[in-house]
Amino acid sequence: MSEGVHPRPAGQDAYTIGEVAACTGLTVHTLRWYERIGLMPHVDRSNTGQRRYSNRDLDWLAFVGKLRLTGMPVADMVRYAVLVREGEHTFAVRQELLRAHREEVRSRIAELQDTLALLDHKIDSYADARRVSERA
Amino acid sequence: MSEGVHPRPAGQDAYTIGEVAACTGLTVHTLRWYERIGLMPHVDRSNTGQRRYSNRDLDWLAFVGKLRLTGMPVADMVRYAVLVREGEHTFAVRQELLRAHREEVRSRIAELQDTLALLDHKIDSYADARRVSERA
DNA sequence: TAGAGACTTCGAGTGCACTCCAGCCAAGAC
DNA sequence: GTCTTGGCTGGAGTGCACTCGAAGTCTCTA
Repeated sequence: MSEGVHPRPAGQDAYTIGEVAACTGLTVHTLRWYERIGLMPHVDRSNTGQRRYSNRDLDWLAFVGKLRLTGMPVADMVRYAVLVREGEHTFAVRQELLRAHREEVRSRIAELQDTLALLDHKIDSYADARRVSERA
Repeated sequence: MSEGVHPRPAGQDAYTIGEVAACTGLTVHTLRWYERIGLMPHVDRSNTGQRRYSNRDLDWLAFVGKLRLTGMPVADMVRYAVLVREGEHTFAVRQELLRAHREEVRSRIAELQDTLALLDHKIDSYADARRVSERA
C-alpha cells in the first residue's frame, strides 16, 4: 500500500499479471478476483495460458480504480462492465449510470467541504485556547 | 438511511436513546456500540438505568458524524475521544490530529474533483456517440 | 538446472463498521 | 392486569472488498 504505483512499462501490449500488479498497485489476487467476478473483460492468454494484459486492459483498470476511489460499489462497477460488453446499444444506460454517480461524487465533495470548514474552525479554537493558556 | 434526520426535539437535556436515534440517523444499536467502544463519553442514566442523552452528547455525536462522513476510521475517532476525556493538556495533540485529518480531507476532495472531470468527459463522449448514431 | 513467477480451484481468513439476537426488565395505555 | 413499547446486556452475525493459503503444475530467464 505504501508502494508507489509504477509507470506502465514500455510495452508490447502484453503485460504479465505481475507487471500489472506493480503498475496498478493491485495484488495479483485482486486482479484474478476482478476477472472472476466479471469486473474485468476477458484478458488475452499466451499460448501457455498465462494472462497477457493489453494497454486497453490497463486503461480499463485505471478507470475502474477511479470509480473505486470515488466509492462506487463493486457490484455497480460490474453492472457497468456488463453493459460495456453488451455493446453500443447500451450507451444510454451507461451514460445514465455515470451521470448518477457524478451526482453522488458532487454531493460527496460538498459534504467534505462543509466538514473542512468545521475542521478549520475547531483547529483555530484549539490554537486560541493554547495561546491563552501560554500567556497565563 | 432514506430517513430524514429529524430536528433535535425541544429538550430537557435528557433524550432517550430512541429520540437520539431518530434525530441523528444512527440506530440504537450503533449508539450503544459507540459507547461500548469508548467513542461516546459516559452517558447519564435515569434512575431506572436508561440512557439520558444531554445536548452536549448530541453535539458530540454531530461532530463524530462529520468525522465519520469524511472517512476518519473509528479507531482514530476513539483516540480523539480519549484525548478529550483526558482534559486540556491534550489540546496540542488533538489539534495535530485534526490538522492531519484536514489534510486527508483536502486530498480526498482533490481526488474526487479529478474523477469528476473524468466523468464529465466520459458522459460527454457518450452524448456525442449517441448524437452521431441518431443522425445516421 | 535452479529459482522465480506464472497457472488452476476454492475455500478460508481479515478488517471494518456496524447490525442483530436472545432473554430480560420497566413504564404507560387500555 | 396484561399488553405494547421501548429500554437493557453480551455476544454472535453480516456484508463488503479484498487477501491469503494450499497444493500441485508449468514455463521462462540466468
